Amino acid sequence: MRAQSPKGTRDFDFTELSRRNYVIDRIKAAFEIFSYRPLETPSFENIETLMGKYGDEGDRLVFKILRSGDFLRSARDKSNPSVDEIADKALRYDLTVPFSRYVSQNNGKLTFPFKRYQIQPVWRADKPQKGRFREFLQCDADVVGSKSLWQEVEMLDLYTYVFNSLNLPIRIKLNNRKILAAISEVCGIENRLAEFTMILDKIDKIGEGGVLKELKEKEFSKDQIEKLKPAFKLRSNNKDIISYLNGWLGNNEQGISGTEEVNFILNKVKNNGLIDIDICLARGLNYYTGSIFEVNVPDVDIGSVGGGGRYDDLTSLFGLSDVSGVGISFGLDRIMFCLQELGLMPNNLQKGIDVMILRTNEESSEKSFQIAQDLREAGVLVDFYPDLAKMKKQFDYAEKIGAMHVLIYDEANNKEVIVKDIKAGKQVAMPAGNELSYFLDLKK
RNA sequence: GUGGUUGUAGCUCAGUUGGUUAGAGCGCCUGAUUGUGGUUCAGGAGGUCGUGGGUUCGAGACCCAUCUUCCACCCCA
Repeated sequence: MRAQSPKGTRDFDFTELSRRNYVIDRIKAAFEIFSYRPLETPSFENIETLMGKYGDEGDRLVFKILRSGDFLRSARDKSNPSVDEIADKALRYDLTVPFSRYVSQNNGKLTFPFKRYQIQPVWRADKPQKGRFREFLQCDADVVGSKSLWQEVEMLDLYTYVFNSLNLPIRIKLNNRKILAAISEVCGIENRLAEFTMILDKIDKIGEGGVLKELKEKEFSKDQIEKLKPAFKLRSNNKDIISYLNGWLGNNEQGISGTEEVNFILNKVKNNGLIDIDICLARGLNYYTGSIFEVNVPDVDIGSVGGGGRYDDLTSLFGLSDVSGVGISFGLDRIMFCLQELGLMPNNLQKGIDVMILRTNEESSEKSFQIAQDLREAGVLVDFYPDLAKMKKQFDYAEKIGAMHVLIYDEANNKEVIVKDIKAGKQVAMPAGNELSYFLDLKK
């Protein structure tokens, strides 16, 4: 049998993990500073909890888990059973939907507004490619139970805080689903909102011409497309966009509301120089109802490193209505990719050990091991070479595992302890027993 | 899901139009030399050429299938 990890999954070795933890620690620290509390949910949910929440494409990408037992026996058509006949559970696709399931389920116990952060893997049955995996880590912060726009402001500040602490230069796109709804109303295509916004969202990739072409292909009428055209022009600075929207959408209720929200948020965030209003931003998840965000690293071509928005009605799908929420997500793998691409990943993240105890001869073994025990007792990071191997081999090993020092004790050599600094190549000798205070001094 | 791409020692790769025992560098192991490694020298191990079929007198090289890698589309973190 061939050793092979599943497609789109990865193993993380010591080096890789130290980098991941560096980033995770910073994200986590920011979440805590902004007063979010951790939550973990199961890696799989009942299939009906997830299906229908992410759009048709999303449903296809949900990893379904086979029912246990002889599930085919009760299938109507055994050669072509339906999904719900063979699968009743599914792997987590994101963290937002399980969270809203949790909120609905624990409604009585929670104090609102309820803030939580969650750092866990999610799974998508996608084809892997650059910056895309089938298992990857998401880091989410959400707050539910308040309609206050200050929450949006806080979320954007949180983005700024995290990426600032990682020294990663970003731009944040800001839009509002109400504006998109208003545009569709003004253009008379409100019944095709999702379809239209999805196409509009591609403008950065395929350009204005590409969007126009696709709109035609999808049989939007000439008149409708003509009315939509101002949307393409709104790629300028935030102030101009807002004033244009005010004129264009006129007295459309949603338009006014959406524009006001965007304006409010922009005026309150700590660093609005990072934020671009982008009325083409749509985001695929169809549960967003108000503000939507997306974070990109302009210098790296890898898609977005984060996204989020307000969802007014997600919990009502689980029987709890009138609980509005805002959430943002950080894509750890893509953030890592950007940091590495831009040379922003610190290269001294791996912690080695303080000392490796080398072996000289059988007579000295007991005392050598005792030295290891005593040092560990005092909190020194110690490794003890298990075999009486050649010095060369032991030294090589010590260097590879990142030991700062080696310690050699030889009963035959006046019961002396020799401590050698591996990098400097210098060594000091001392009477056995003095090594403890020597290392404690070093650690100060 | 659609289209393309990749797969040769632990790692990075060579292997001309199909033709004898498949190579290199690095790494690894052994020995020598450095008081106790990092240098140098000598030697050595290690490959079902992704897998399974097929074409051929003969295939790592050609064909088919399958898996894997990476990429584009779709969609997304």
